[in-house]
Order: sequence, then structure tokens, then C-alpha cells
Amino acid sequence: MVTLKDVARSVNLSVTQVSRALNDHSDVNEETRRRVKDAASSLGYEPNISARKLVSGRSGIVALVEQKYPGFTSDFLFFEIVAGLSAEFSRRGMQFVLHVAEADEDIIAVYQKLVGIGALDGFVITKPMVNDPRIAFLASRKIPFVVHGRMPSHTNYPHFDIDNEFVAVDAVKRLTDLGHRRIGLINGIAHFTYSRARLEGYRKVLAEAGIPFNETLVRNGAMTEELGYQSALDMMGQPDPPTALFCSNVSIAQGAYRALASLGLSIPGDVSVIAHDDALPNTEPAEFSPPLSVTHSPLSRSWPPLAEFLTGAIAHRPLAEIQEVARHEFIERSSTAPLKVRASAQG
Amino acid sequence: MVTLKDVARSVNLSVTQVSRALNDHSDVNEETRRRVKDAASSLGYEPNISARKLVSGRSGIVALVEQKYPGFTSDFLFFEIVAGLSAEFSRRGMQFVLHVAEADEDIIAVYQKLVGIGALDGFVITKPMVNDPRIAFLASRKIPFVVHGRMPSHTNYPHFDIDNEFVAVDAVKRLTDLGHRRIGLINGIAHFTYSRARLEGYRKVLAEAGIPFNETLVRNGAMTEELGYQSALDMMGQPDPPTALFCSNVSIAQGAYRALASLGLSIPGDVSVIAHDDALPNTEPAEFSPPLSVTHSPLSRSWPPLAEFLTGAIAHRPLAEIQEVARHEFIERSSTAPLKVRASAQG
DNA sequence: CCCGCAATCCGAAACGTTTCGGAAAGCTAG
DNA sequence: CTAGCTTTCCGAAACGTTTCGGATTGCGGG
Repeated sequence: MVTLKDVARSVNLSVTQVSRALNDHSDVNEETRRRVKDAASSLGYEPNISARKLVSGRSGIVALVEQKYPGFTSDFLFFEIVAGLSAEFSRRGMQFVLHVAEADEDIIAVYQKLVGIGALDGFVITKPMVNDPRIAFLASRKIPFVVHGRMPSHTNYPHFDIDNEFVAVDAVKRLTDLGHRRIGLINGIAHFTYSRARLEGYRKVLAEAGIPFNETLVRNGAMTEELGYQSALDMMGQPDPPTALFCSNVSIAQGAYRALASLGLSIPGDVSVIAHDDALPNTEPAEFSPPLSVTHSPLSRSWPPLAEFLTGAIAHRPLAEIQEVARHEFIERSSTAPLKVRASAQG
Repeated sequence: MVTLKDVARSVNLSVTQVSRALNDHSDVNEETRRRVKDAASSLGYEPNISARKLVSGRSGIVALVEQKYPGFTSDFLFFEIVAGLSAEFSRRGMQFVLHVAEADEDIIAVYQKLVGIGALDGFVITKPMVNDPRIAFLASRKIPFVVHGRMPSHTNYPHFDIDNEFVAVDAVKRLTDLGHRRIGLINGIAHFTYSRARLEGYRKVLAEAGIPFNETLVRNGAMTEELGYQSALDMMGQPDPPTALFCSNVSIAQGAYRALASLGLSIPGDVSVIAHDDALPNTEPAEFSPPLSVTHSPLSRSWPPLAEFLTGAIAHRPLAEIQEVARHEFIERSSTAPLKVRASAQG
């Protein structure tokens, strides 16, 4: 391992001045700086992270803590997150650590331990919950972090999110505008903030349209094809089945399509469907039959700002510069149609 | 952050003795050790990794470097590796770092940089190639590493592998024993050691049975359903089509099944099929129709020994204790049958 | 000639840990 | 009583970096 001392010797300077030259401090002669940098790179010098961390408090290592859950090992979303974040932090010369916690561990204890070790500069928090203890813990300890999403209650921390409430408003409003009044919502697990926000948006549109909220038209669960299938099957068997569905996810929509097909119902003739599209690699709503209309917002756009914001938080950049709520886009295809007028009781 | 000094103060001992007590050195009174450990845990002391690494050279952090490749983001195998290793190292109180390198980076330069930074205790190398520069580099620099697989040429480094040559021998021999003489091999990308080893095994059985090697019966590629489909379709269209197939992977077999079905050929009536089964979560050979006979060796069994061997390598345990070649198991189902005697030229 | 200032540089301390070398105390054997 | 051993402890150095405080040089202005 080549150290600062080696570089210093090779250019006949003190360790101090070499350090200052390499870190672009002000009081070093421009020509000296070049000499030092040349020597450093020709010797293959890399600053020792441990030593730097010890004195400056910065290690250049950030972490994502993920707790195991059923299906963890085949979750494309999680995989997308890891690959995306890892690449973005690498690009910025930082190390990205993935720590997998067992399902039965107390997650706050895990953070506590990781923080105590003192090797980490910050954390990225994904899939925030409505009252997320991780956010509370890190905020109280003043440890830098960035959230992929945001809690509805307070948002005074770095985050990147999409406007999930507006996603739902946009989708559901299009359905009410087409005359639909019985609209099903197949949503993610209820405690996640995005599920909550979408439910809010859904209720808001219903209220504005004067449609009473009907809880039998709302389902929650892990966002899988299976959830979509079961939920749709189930709802369509109810006394007052929905004439339109908003699915929180393309996989859910896929399941709903399958359920409707198995019931002999046509899309959009009998039931209109809209989904939210995260643009994950394994699902392509344009190839559905009929092609699926979506609120579109690629998850892959999250990684650069998340990495940027976390490094910003570590550098104490002002909060305003390190939060963003991105817009989605509506892509109209062929899975929605005006409500068919027929002789049925109004829900 | 609570430091050794804090613990020392609380028990009225020197920092030295506290350190020795915590690390189970010999020259500390048994009762003192308990007092120290109690105090440490009640204060919530966690050793500072950076400081430890600086003086002892150990950080407790190991890394896997993965270079992006097409389909990287939806590769179940890679995901299985990351999840498995991460959990195993966590269990041992170590940090597991995933570093994603861009596709166009020089991989040795990446290792060089990571090593220079001096924060890593060792590496795990997956998917070794026939002459793997990563192994050569790490070995020459005497940096601890463990290989998931092994190079055929030399094996004097920690590794965990299955006997891929024998996997192929076992599978192919069963086919020749059933009378088959034209046997197709749909294999992984040629430069991986396991592909090479399986090819060796395949050729060995052929040689023993006096069957000349026919290169039109061997295909290589990324082990996907698509490869299986295309290769099988292609081979069956040849002048002397195979009467049996050995697929390096269950996904490949799935593709082969589809190809044979589309040609109106029956399994095992017209063509016998055997595959190697890594027991990945998304593929279940027992549910094929007909159920697929396999050489079976769950990939998930690799992670504990790999983690164990790498920590062993870091602790300078003797080589013999930190290498293993595991046995596979043959599971007979219904995808093979004796060669039908018919009027055809002998290949 | 002297003072003050700017531009460059450097020594030494500090971060938290491990470890080397030795010290103190108690005991046993001669 | 003393020499030597064992048990238990400690001071100080070391790891590689950053940074505080100050030192040196050269220059212009008075």
C-alpha cells in the first residue's frame, strides 16, 4: 500500500502539504499541486479510507439496510434498487454497502449497531412506512440519510419521491370522467407511504365526484400478479362489481387481466383498467392485450437524485437543495372506455 | 460514539487492558474480563472499524465486484448470490460490500483501486473464467479471496465448487447407457470454468463409449430459456439430429422442451433430456411435463462455505481447510428413455 | 531599514484501536 | 532471604490521514 508519506518523500515535501495539495486546499502553489498529483497517480496512491474516516469522520461508505421478507430473493424491485444505487454511488467514488438483516431482528437495533461501528457516512431508506421508526431514529441521532419516498406527516429530511397522491388522482379522475362510479383500487401493503398516498388521492376524487367511499372496492397486499388476480376475481364476484380498476402496479394489472379474462369479461368493454407503471424491466404494459394505459414514472430515475441527495446531506447542503418530488406522465393506451349504460343499480 | 476510553474509565482500567479483555486475550483475569464485557455492552460500545483496520489491517469488510452485463438487472442467479452471501457474512458479524462496475471498465483496475483504498479484508470471486485475471491479480498481491468455482489449471486457493466434470459424466453416461449415441450438449458461455469442465466430462464419456466428438452437437451461450429453445430447434433440424440432450441448466431445458414440443417431438419418446439443476427459486424441474431428470446441486448451499472459507483465508487458516468440492445428486424423473431402435444411419 | 502582508510551507497533535515491551505483585523453590 | 516464574496489568508507539497553529520567505510601502 502506498501512503502519503511515500508521495511526500518522492516530491520532497511534507506529508501535510501533500495532503493539502491532493485535497485542493488553497495555500499550495499551483505548480506544486500538479507535481504532487502527478507523483501520486504515478505511484498509484489511493487515500486510506480508514485513516481518513478516523480523523475527518468521513469514510465515503453509505449503506442500505434491507430486512428479509417472504419472496425477498425474487423481488425485482429490490434488485433494481440495489443495482441502481450501487452504480450511482460507485460513479461518485463512494462505496455502497448492502446489509441484509434477518427477518426477526429488531431493525432499529441493527441501525444502532451499524452506527456505533462508526464506519458509515449515511443511509438510504427505501419503502418508508407511515410512521417509520428508522427515519425517527436517524433524524434524532443526526445521522445523514435520504429517503426514497416520504412520510405524509412531516417531510423535513432529504428525499426523492413521486407525487403518489396525484398519481392516484390523475388515474382515478380519468375513470370518473369516463362515467365510472364503481372503481376498484388494488393497492400495495397499507403501511407503506405510497399506498397511503394513493388511497388519499383515490378518496379525494371520489369525494369530489360525490361518490361514497366503499371499502369493499379497496384491496391491499404485496404488489404481485397473484394479488391482482385474486383481488379482481373477488371484487367481480361482489353484488356491485366495479366497472373500472386502478392497479398500483403493472404486475397487479397483469393479474387483473388474467382474472377478467377467466371471467369472460372484456377490457375495456366490461371493465376499464389503469395501472401505475414503474417501468421495471420485466413488465411491459404496451404489450398487454389490450395495451394498458398507465401513469408512468420509471423507478430508475430515482437513483441519481438519491445518491446526489445523500452526498449532499453528508456535505451539509441546505435541505431545499436535496429534496425533490418528481412528476409522472400519463400514457393513454386502449384499456379504458366510457361506462356502458345498462340497467343496473347505481353504486 | 462510545470509545474504548469510555469503557476503560468506567471500570477503572487502562485502555490496553480493556482492549485485551474484549478480544479474549490470555493475560486478563477472568473476573475482570466479565466486568469489562458487561460495562462495554451496557454502554453500547462497538469497536470502531476504521481505527481497528488502521492498526490491525482488518476491517471486517469483504467485497464482491460485479461488472454490468446485458440482462444484469434481471439475473436471478446474481441476485441469489448477493442475497445469500450478504446474509452469511452478516451472520458472522462482517460487512459485505457489493461494488457494481460499469461494463466498459477494466476489471483489474477496479480491483487495484479497491485494494489501494485499503478498507477491504478480502474478495469473493464468482463465475470464474478459464484463465481468470482476477484470480491471478489477487493471488499475486497476496490478498485473501475465495472463489465460487475453480480454474482447471491450478487450484491452490480457497474455493467452493461442485465437480462439474463429474456432473456431465454422470448425466451423459446415463444417456449412453440407454443406448444414445447422438447426444446434444447445450452449455453455458464457453469461457466459464464450469462450462469447460462440463464439456470435458461430456467428451470423456463419448471417448469411453467410442463415439466420435461432433462439434455440431455442442452449443454455448448465456444460460437462458431462449438459448435452449434456439439450440434445440437448430440441432433437431440438422441431418443427424440428437436423440438426447444434456442441458447445463433448467432454464435451458425449459427452452428445449418448448422447441421439441413445437416440432411435435415427444419427451422421452423421441428425445431424452437431462439437465443440471441449481435449485433456483423460479425453476422447478419436477413440474415440467414430463418431469425432468436432473443432476441436482442447490446453489444456495454455496454461501455458508464461501463465507466460512473467506474468513478462514483472512485468518490464514491452512489451505486444506478452506477448499471443498461438493457432490451432486442425481434425481431420476421421467424425461429419459432407452434409444428407440429405428432405421437411421449411425452418427 | 523596518514593518506588515501574502504566499507557501511544515511540525505536531489528534482520531480509536492494537500490540510491544516491560512492570508490579504474589508465589515457590532453593 | 533471594532468584525466578506466573499472573495481571499498563505506558507508549504505531497505523495513515487531516488540520491547527505557526514558521519562513519575499515583496512593497513607509
